[in-house]
This record gives sequence, C-alpha cells and structure tokens, in this order.
Amino acid sequence: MSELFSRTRIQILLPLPLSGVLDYLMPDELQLQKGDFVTVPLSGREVQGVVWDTDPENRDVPEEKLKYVIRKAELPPLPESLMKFVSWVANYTLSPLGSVLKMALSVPRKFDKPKKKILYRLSPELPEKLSPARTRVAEAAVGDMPMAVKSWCDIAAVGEGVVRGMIKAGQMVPVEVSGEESFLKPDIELERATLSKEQRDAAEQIILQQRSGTFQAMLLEGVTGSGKTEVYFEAIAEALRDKTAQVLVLVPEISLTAQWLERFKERFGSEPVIWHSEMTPAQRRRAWWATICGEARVIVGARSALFLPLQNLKLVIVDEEHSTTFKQDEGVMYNGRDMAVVRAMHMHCPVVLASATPSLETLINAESGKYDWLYLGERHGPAELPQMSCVDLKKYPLESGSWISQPLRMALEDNFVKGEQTLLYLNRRGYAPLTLCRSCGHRMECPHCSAWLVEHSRFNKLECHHCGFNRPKPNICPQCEAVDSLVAVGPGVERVAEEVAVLFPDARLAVMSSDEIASPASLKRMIESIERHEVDFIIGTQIVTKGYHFPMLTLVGVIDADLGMSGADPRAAERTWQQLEQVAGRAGRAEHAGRVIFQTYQPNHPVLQAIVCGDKDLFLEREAASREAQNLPPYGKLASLILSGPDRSKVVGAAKALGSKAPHSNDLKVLGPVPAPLSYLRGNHRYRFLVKAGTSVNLQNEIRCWLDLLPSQRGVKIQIDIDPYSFY
DNA sequence: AGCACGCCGACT
DNA sequence: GTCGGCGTGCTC
Repeated sequence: MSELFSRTRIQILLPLPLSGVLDYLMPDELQLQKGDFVTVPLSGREVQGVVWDTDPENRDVPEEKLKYVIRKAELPPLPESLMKFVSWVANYTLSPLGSVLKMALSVPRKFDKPKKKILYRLSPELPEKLSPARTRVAEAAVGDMPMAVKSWCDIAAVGEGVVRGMIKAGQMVPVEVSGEESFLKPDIELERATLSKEQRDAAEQIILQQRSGTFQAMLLEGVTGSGKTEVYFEAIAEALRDKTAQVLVLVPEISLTAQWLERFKERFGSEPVIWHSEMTPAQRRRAWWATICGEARVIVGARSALFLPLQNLKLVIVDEEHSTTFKQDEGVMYNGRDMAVVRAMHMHCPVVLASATPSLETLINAESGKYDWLYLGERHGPAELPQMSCVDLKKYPLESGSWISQPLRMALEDNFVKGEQTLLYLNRRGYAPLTLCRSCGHRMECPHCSAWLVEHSRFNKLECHHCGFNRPKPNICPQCEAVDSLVAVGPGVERVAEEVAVLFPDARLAVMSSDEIASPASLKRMIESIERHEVDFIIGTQIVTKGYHFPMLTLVGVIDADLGMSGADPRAAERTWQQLEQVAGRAGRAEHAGRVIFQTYQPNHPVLQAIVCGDKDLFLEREAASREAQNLPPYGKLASLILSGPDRSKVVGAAKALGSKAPHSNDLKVLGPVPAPLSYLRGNHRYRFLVKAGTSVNLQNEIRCWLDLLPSQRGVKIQIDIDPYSFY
C-alpha cells in the first residue's frame, strides 16, 4: 500500500545544536529543492529549517519514524554558497552544524511575508513656491521612489512635522507597497575625494582583482590618516557598477563607527545596510530580507554579518583586521577575519584586510606572497613618529601609592603649563585590581571565579570583571573581622585620575573607560569635549586606542608598559605592540610635535625597544622568529580544549581520562591537562589542554578522533577553541 | 533550543 | 498519597 505513494526522503537542517540533518518525508504537493526554507514537526512543535540535501536513497532512519514536511516558506532559498560556508565553519570550528545554521537564521518572523506599508512620494503637481524646509524635502527626492516619513526626514534633514504637513497639503501622496521598506541605493556617481597617486594605485589593484572575478586576499596597510577608507570606497564604488553586486564590510564594533558611517554617507549619498547583534527584531528582519532579495548593496556589520544570505557578493572588506573583537569566544568560536577570507574564497571575490597595525598572521601571509600587499604611506625610512622614551622604574622607583614616576610627573607638569593635552594610558578599569586585608592578608576574591575583585570607587563596589559579580566594599575584613584593614593594591584608571587630581588640582580631567562610557552618544560627547579642549588630562583604558584623533594632544604617558607582556598568550607581545603603537599614534597629530613616555620595569624588552626606536620591522622580525621557534600560529596550528563543570573531581577525572588517550606524534603535541588560567569561572572548575600541531596536520580530525575514544562525561562540558585568542 | 520523562521534597 | 523542582536526553 505504502509503495503506491512515493515517499521521498529529504534531509532538513534545523537551527538547533544538532550535529547533522534530520530526515523528513516530502509531501507530493511540494517540490522541495536544496536551500528551501521549510516548517517541520519536531517532538510536538513546529520548527523552521532548511532543506540541506535531497538524497532519497538515504535510509539510516526507519521510515515509520519519519514525519512529513508541513510547508515551504515563500522566500528565496538559502544561497548555496552560504550552505557551503555554514558546513565549512561547522567543520572547522568543530561545532554542531545546526548551531552554525542558527547564526544564519537569527532573524525573527523571517518566514512571514512582509506586510503592506504606506510610503510617500512627491506629488507630480507641486506648487511653485514652497517653504525652505519643504523645498529641501522636494530636492531630496530620489527619482519618484516612495519612502517612509522617517526616511524623508533623514535625507532632507527636516522634522517630521514638515513632511506630515506636506502630506496634509497634498504635496506628497501615499503609495501602498508590499514588503519591507527599501533601502536607499548607494550613489556611485557622487563626487569623490581626490586620491593621491598612491591611493589611486592601491584602489586600482583592488578593482582589477575584483573585475577578474577571482578570489584573492589583499592586505591594505597604512597608518591612520593615510586614506585607507577612501581607497576601499573607490573599490566599492567600482564593484557596484555591476547592478546586482553586493559588498560586505566587516568592522570590529559597529557601535563605534558613527564617523565611518558619516563618511560613507558623504561618499555614497545614503547609509549602507547595517548588521549587528544589538539591532531590534524589526531592523534585523528588514536588513536580512534586503540581503536575501539582493536589494542590499553594501552591508556593514560585525562578524555575524558573514552569515547573511548574500546573493551576489563581489567584494569583502575587513576594516581594522588586527582587531581581536573579530574572534568570537563563546558558542561557535570563529575568527571573523579568517572566516571572511573563506567566505570570499567560496564567492570567488577578493577580500581586503585593512589596518594601520596588521596582525602578524596577515603580515606573514603578505610577506610570503599569499596575500597581495598594498601600502599607503612610506613604510620604510624615517617615519614621522612622536619622540618616544622609557622611564626605567628600577631607576626611578614609584613612591608607595603613586603610579606616576618623577620623570613622567615633570613631563606632565611641563605639558600642563604649556596648556596642551595629555593622555595617561592604563588598560585597567576601576580603582584598584586587588583589595587586601592588612591584618590577615586575606584577598577579596570572586566567589564564582578564581579572580580578584576589582574596586570601583565610584560606586564603592568590588566587582568581578569575568562574571559581573559585585558587592559593596566592606569595612570589616570578612576573614579576620579587623575593622578598616582593607587596602587597595595596584592602580586602575580611577586611581591614576585621583593621583593626577592631587598633583594638578586646577586641571580638568576625563576618565575614559567602558565604565564611564555607557553609550555611543556619551562616547561622542566625551570625544567632542576633548576636541574642544575642555580637558587637560585624559586617563583612559584601551577604549582610547579606537582611532580618534585629538589635535591638541601632545603627550602620552603609558603607566604600565609591561602589562600583558608576560603570561601564556602567544599574541601578548603583538597585542601590546599594537596597543602601544595606536596609543603612540594619538600623540602630536596636528602641528604639535608629540612625546610618548613608557613607564616600565623592563626597558630592554624587545617589544619596547622596537617601539622606542620606531622599528616596526625589527619587532615583527623578532616576533615572527619567536613564534616560528615555538611552532605557534601562523607557523603551527593551535587549539585549546577546556573541560569545565561545577564538580571539580568529576572535571579532573574526565581530564585525566582524556589525557591518557591524547594523541602524540612528531607533528602533534597535546599539553595538559592543567588548571585553566582562570581555573574557576562562573561557578565552573576548568581544566585545559593545548593542542599544538604542524601546519600540515588536520587538527580538526585529530581532535575529533581523540574525543571519540571516550564517551562524553555527564557534568563535564568540553569546549573546543580552534586558534584561540583568549587564554582565560 | 524545547519538551518530555524521571526521580526526590513540601503540600491537601 | 500528589504537585512540582529542574537534571538528563532526544528530537527525523
């Protein structure tokens, strides 16, 4: 009987943490193809998924278990290139396939047809005379394209009342459209910035590559202010001459790119489509639809934008490619910069990695010729760097409770007297990183993590920077009950600010850290205040390295240049270099010459030496040699495995069992298990393995086989991080 | 991710 | 004796 009906199996991938597809039956009335969006039953509920395969011969699951697909969504299918990319990322990161799919489908109500909307366009019969505001609206029109009231207000820079008034007067007429409101098209014919010869050459190379329709990674290197953005804007404009081409621009933190968006708007007449995780459901939906329909031409986004259903991707840009924010450190752990290269490879288009301080990985790829290398600005020879020097803290010891050495203090004074701005850089939030009982030696630690609680004097609180736990600062030691015995040890930006306030009672101070800056708007306010020279001393964490220029800033003091130069992180030196270089780049941008003073206990450390002589090549050479000697990325492959769980003995047991089965060969070493650098985090005990392998080893396969030797232990979670950036 | 199944404490 | 806590495990 059942043979009379064709019971065709198809394989559906659901956006759930499942490692593979589930089989379903295809109803006769539906012709389902790979990539189609469908709704299927799953243990009593309805779930949306994607047809991943249509192999009717696949018979692993008994037929009586199979259920029918409920319906097909009216939606363009998931592009095959995105399916390929999802599979690739799952395989590379050792994540469940469904978890990766979830990143591509993280859009609410995407299956509902967009509902009808009323937009407005100019009436064909406009009166001769219009008020100035209404004239602006009339002139802002793009052809006779209908737009929402809000869009009219934005592009004409008028209030909503003006547009509403015109509607009432019949000067604008309503148009009913189905679907989401369109995004404005970028206008590639607008007048462009005049490019230097060097910029034109770089842009030309990207354009040639882009036209050839083949994959190529390209490093676009140039100091801040050298015009990298104009170069790739030019390439974007050229790519958009193809009327269906899409361009993807990845940026480290979309919330910090207001200036970038301004420049884009100036060049292309409208804002690009934006994508990041903090968007509202309605915004996400609109951007996602515009992307899958091919209407979105330029998409700017955080790393998750890589998983958008782009139809005709012709160019990928990764701005600030050295930024570690491209690395996702939870869930599916991927590096947005590296995955952008893979995405471009699948799409047969070039990818441009832009930075003033490229990552060592990218530089080595450029040096070996694997990536094309485009420079802006003289890279060799004498650079116009600020005058840099070290203060050896062994020679000029700090007084107790003071973090500013005598030579630095004199420089601060000198600069203050001259009426110029000074930045004090310390990458440590809060008041003090450690609170200690003077009478019993008790350290205030987080109850959920093996980490000290950081004092935040503004709120009189102690806070854990790893899990967010916080408590009021006690007056009595919780251990020995001594009264008023708790003392702050070590500096944070708040404490340095306190010291500056004592040294310079008349000076105007600004503390810049993520604690002070709650929103992009408050950041903007602070930057403008600094630009207006309403501040004499800026005391800031790495938030100040994010590419602002303060023309009146002529002195930078680095409170602790040794921070982050020790420890197990193979990229610590490089990161320190990039941060110090970016901080140094803040000094003396305009006509004022700048100075940078580094306080250090290790004035002979190669990183500092290289920075102080301004010898970037020397530093990179040394750093590359050191990584090569240790077989670390990019000369070797690295993965971290973290076992964690609330029961310490279970975690240790599982780690030992796993350790005894660890693979070993000439080309692959497993180190560990050892307690992870934060051996207790958010209530979980953590043990870590590091897997180091040669570049020819298939690291993922080795780890898969290794983990398959043992059944998964309940109560113990295994986290795999391929090419880890975080060593906590 | 949901949702059911399942095995131990405070209620009518 | 039941209601319900959320730990574990499966979903085609």
